[in-house]
Amino acid sequence: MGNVLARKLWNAGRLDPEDLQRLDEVISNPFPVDARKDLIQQGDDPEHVHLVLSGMVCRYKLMPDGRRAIVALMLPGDICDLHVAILGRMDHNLGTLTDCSVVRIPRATIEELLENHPRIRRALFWSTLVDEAILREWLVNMGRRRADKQMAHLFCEVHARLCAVNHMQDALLPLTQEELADILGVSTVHAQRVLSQLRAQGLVTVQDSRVAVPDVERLRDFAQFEVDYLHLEQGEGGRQHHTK
Amino acid sequence: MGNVLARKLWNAGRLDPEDLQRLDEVISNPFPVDARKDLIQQGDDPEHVHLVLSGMVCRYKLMPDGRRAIVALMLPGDICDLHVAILGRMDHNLGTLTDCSVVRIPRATIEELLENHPRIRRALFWSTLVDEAILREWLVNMGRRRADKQMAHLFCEVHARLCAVNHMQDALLPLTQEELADILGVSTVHAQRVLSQLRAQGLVTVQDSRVAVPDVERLRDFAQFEVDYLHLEQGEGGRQHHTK
DNA sequence: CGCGGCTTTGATCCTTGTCAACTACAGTGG
DNA sequence: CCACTGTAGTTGACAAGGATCAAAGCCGCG
Repeated sequence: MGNVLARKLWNAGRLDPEDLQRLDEVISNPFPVDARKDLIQQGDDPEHVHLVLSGMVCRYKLMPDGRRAIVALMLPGDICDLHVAILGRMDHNLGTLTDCSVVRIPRATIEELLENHPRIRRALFWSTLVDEAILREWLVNMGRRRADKQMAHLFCEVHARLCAVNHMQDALLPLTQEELADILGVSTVHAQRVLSQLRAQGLVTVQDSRVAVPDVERLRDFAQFEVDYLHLEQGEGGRQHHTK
Repeated sequence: MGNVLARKLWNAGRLDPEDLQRLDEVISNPFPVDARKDLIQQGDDPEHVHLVLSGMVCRYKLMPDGRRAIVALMLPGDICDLHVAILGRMDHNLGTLTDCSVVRIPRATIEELLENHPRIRRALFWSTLVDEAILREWLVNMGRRRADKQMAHLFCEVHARLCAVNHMQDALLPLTQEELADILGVSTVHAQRVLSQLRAQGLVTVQDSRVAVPDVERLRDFAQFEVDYLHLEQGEGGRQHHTK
């Protein structure tokens, strides 16, 4: 249970002590990255994969007209770009949203893990499939929910995912409204309006660009949030247990 | 090169003859399924995985209000639900759009392939990552493109994917307008308007509910379609080669 | 003090949703 | 052969969510 990666992969199924030890070895030399820096860019064919230890990283594409579409958020314990180990070429960019602590894992190490450590391999496969499930939910969220529900849903997801890796103390969303808009696919102005509406309803609170959720259950009701898709078998995904 | 699965996985990298033979063994007892039938439903924890040999299958979620959100299309050669082999529980439904020919592969067989056949394992991982890339593109498509470009983009993608498995003779999209709307996340009425607009511009033609593309390049220009994300290394993804 | 970035608010326009009527066509039973 | 039904496609009118443009407020920082 020593590191975030192990804690995250824990959801995928049992890992043996030797697996955990191997994971500890892999996570060495973390280094800090400032907010709003690119880790890698579209077209790169880099030699390593990134693991987030702390902070928040996003996957984004740039549109021909210059707009930015954020298509995924990576939280502590998330591996950003297993792709490159298999697919080779990046078809999108990776950038930090906040100050982060990141570990670079050489491609060869990933290959070796996949080759020789069945349980870790399975766990990595699992995490890829969960990423896919999240993407599906985002797609539904974006396609058929109005912006207010959509935003609330996003907050619920980030909350649950942070809880699952024991980082609930992290600011829920340390984002500018522009970043929020780039995630939701709406204009900044509209993101602003929707956010202040949620605030007015008491569903979220904001302090220096940080969103906090006073009552998760209420927000979940509003957003019609179902944790299922995160596949957090063991953890409770942030449900407020033992309340009262 | 005997079967669609092999042809599809070919893109992932070399497979040895023994791999191909193993894949041939796996693809046995194909059976037909009528259009608009469910293969599996949300919550199921089924004992096998589905491979499409012909026809078109979709992955969809049902919203609380009864609307349907189609989040993926599976074409010949696509494995529909590798998830269940790893994640166990389905968080969505799988249904046919057209008459299909489908193969059921037992979960245990998948496990065995992943365990003992490194190249096949890698290829399956690859196909999962490509699915994810497609999902990201859909997300961008849905979030920031207007319905006309979005629809054109969808047509381009299906065209390219069909070409990649040598099924260009298939009707591009044998869909009702309701199904089209469920994919794009718009109302049927709007889907109708947009489709007839594309038709009026000569970008697509329609004959008994089948969409055809007279000039792929022109449609791609209109949709700002970039094949990259499909990761079709070897094939040309349907680019009209040798034209004049 | 002034500048630049982010937030907030207002006014207007456009894309898309909703409601509703109408057409076309295939299947069914008389 | 013809009414009767159901389903899918088509079209119009209107409403609403969200985009865009513009301006003003806030705040940290040199």
